[in-house]
Amino acid sequence: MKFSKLYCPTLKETPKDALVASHQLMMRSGMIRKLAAGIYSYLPLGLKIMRKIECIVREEMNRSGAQEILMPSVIPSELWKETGRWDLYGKELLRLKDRASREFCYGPTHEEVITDIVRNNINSYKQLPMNLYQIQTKFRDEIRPRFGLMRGREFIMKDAYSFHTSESCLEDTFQEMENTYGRIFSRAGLNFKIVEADSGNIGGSGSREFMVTAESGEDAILECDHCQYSANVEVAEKSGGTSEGDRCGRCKKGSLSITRGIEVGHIFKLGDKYSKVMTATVLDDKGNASPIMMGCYGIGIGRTMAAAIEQHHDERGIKWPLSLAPFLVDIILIKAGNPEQMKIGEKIYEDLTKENIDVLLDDRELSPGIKFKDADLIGIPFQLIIGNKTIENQTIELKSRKSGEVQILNLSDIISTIKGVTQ
RNA sequence: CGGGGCGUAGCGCAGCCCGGUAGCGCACCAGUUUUGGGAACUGGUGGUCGCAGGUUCAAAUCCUGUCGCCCCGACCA
Repeated sequence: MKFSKLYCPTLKETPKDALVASHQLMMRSGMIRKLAAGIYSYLPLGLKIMRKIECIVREEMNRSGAQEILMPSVIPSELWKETGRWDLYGKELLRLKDRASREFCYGPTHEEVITDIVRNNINSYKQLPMNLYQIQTKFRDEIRPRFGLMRGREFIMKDAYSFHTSESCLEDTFQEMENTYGRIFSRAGLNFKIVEADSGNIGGSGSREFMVTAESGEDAILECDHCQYSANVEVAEKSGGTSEGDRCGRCKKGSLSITRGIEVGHIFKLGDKYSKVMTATVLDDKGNASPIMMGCYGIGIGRTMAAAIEQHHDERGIKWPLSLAPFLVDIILIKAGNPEQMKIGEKIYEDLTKENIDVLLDDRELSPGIKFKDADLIGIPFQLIIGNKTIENQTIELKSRKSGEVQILNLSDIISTIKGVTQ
């Protein structure tokens, strides 16, 4: 990609309504734009990173044996009335009417729809277990959307639902999902903690949240310095007033500390909560009908992107991990109008592209400062700088965004060096 | 929903108290000179001052209403 062709409206100044780093930097780097409170458009750069996260999620979900599907986002009210959630869910549920005044909602979550699919198309215990997931736009009419993609009303989520004939089978998949989530967030370059959590109004048990540690996180995590206990403060409070410095209620020995975190994933067991009321049953090997056991596993894709920025940025901009970076290398031409520089830049650009390395060529005829600032802001892991010294000495400068380290390389060594550092 | 704040050019803001030709910086367009960390000069484009009503000879400015956005709280896979 050539920068001159990339639609990437960067901002020199921080929009006044953006308070946290991820929101500010997504706006400034031209990744997203706001349409309404909690509702954003994704511009090319933002979408590209979103797709990278989705790709990691897909690979790991598929590897775990789950299968991808896509359900409708608009759901008839009947299904929600069947489980009682049409009345229980409250104002957070965006309700709509079609031309014939039939009631629908824009799905904030899909237990009803998936359970309906499964009850109509699964009869025997032999067809289970099964794990189905989708990556889809959700809408929750949050009381207070805030911090950009961190808590939006419209957002992209991966939601998975598993189906089993026994508790122990559900437990196996639950464990598998915990491992899968660990792989996903590790690949995305995130530091995270797994904590005990509340399953909220979705219902269920065995609830665990994946928390990316960040000062700006909306959740507080309690951790014991002695045993393995760690939990969202919300649950800890329900199980008997706990706060920082208190004795751990689990092991009775350690003391508790508080960290802040961003909830990027949540897994929990639904049991037969939905299958029972919606009569989703299968016949067991003795011919008896029993409700299907279910598990439910969510990942906020956009929130993961925001969390990655919260963990990887400095005063100049984003420092993407290699796995999420929109481009791995930015070739900066100090003077794009100079044909010699352009020629060298284009050659390296072509060579890197042949090696399947995603590279950006900043061919804009702007002063160098702007290009350096944009490269730092957008967070491309490596900058290759072509200037007069390149012409004079046949050397090129390679700068790491993360460490700031600068290497002077011979032109002939560029490709192999880049291949090495971007592995 | 309670409390607080803000809507003036694409972005950041001043002007409002005390009514009288709508401004500044950046961005954008043209030209010239520039090019290793957001260049310089010259010339230019762009705003029914969120919207509606009221007061007034006259409203960005005063009054009423309304919509939107942000923050704190309650809330929340």
